[in-house]
Amino acid sequence: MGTLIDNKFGLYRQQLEAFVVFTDEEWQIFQSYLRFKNLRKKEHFFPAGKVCNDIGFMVSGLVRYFVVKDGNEITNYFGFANDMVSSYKSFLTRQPGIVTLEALEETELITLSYAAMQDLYKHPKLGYKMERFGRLMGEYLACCYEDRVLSFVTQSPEERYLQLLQYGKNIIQNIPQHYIANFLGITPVSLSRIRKRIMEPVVK
Amino acid sequence: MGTLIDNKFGLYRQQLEAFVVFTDEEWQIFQSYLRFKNLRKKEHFFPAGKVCNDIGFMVSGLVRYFVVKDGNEITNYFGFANDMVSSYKSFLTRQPGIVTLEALEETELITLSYAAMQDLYKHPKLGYKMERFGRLMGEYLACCYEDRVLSFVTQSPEERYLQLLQYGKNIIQNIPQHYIANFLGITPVSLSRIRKRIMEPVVK
DNA sequence: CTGTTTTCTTATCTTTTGTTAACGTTTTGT
DNA sequence: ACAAAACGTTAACAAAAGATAAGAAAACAG
Repeated sequence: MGTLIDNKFGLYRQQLEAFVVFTDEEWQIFQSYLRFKNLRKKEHFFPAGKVCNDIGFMVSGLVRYFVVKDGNEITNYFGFANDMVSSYKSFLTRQPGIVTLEALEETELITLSYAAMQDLYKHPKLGYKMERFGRLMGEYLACCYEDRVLSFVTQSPEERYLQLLQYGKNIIQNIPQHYIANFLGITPVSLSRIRKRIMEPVVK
Repeated sequence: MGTLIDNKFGLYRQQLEAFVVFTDEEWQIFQSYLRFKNLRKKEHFFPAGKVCNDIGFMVSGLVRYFVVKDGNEITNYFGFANDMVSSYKSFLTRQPGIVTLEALEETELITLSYAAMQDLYKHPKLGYKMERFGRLMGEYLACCYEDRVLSFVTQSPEERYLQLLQYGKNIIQNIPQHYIANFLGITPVSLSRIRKRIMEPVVK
């Protein structure tokens, strides 16, 4: 029984080792800080206005990030299986966040708290490796954002949509169009027009 | 004489300790990897198409980031004194970058090479702290980018410009408007119109 | 100092996007 | 199964932005 409990995160070890590979001993320590969390559809992983205390590693499901402006929800990002999800800036700065994370489907994730991270950074055996883990995570995110900023500066909404189709054709199948419109920085009506424009490419 | 040479980066120690504070011994090791670099106006710190091998810590001056699209330079970011500047994704991934960094004024920076970073990460005495240094740098950048992406998704060009005025009124004084227009994701002509709109706020 | 380049603005026209509302369809909750 | 809510498209109009060109002012180089 003890073995089973000790291994309850074992199935996801490889996923969590995306940035850093642990020895068995290190893994035992690391996984003792992990927790499971399940989100029902429409359930919020993390609400705006509070300090984000956990990062999540998505095992399955689909998450959207949104901010509220003038009473409207504006979707600015998505999380898929294997992604790290959190209101990262709030998590790091310990300031209330403005982003809400909401499950669009039944979602399963493994969570790691801020306090746990700090413990791990200071851990005599694991600290060095955890710092690296955190570094690679931050670097990875910065790279993703760098691309995303460039897409806004160098591409038209239509180009951004076409690129999204190329990259994530299957991925975005399950996501409502108006969320994707927000993600592209345009209105749902505008996206609908772009789609029409693309579908009938020629004809005089 | 030896003392002078050993201390040539001493004046900037505090700036470089923005993320992590070093002991004197650690600082001696760290600074041995640093180099000075001076850029004349219009000189490129790092050209697109090559792998970025250095990050720079700006002591003074002004740098713009740009990418070339359809033969036009599109400015997507700026670096100011005390900023870390680099084609970060290229630096990290060791792939050719698409961003060029160009000095807009006489610029002085302290550089740290990729090879040096890797050495430092592995350094028996400094590795732990350097990993933290790299982590905090990546995290900081990710936070900056998070804000920037949100500004594109939630704000109109006019709102973005107004916010830029609030934050960096003095900072952007020296930057040509058409670079700022690019930065905001619009054309120079459009920015000129926005400025006009803002200047004459009322009058029927 | 002088001629050239760069920068910013303005005007005109075209294209795109935002806004609002309507409509049919699909999904959802009960 | 049924009513309600959510979703995607379309239309009509207004607002904003892109493209291009022209001109004035400022910065720059020799």
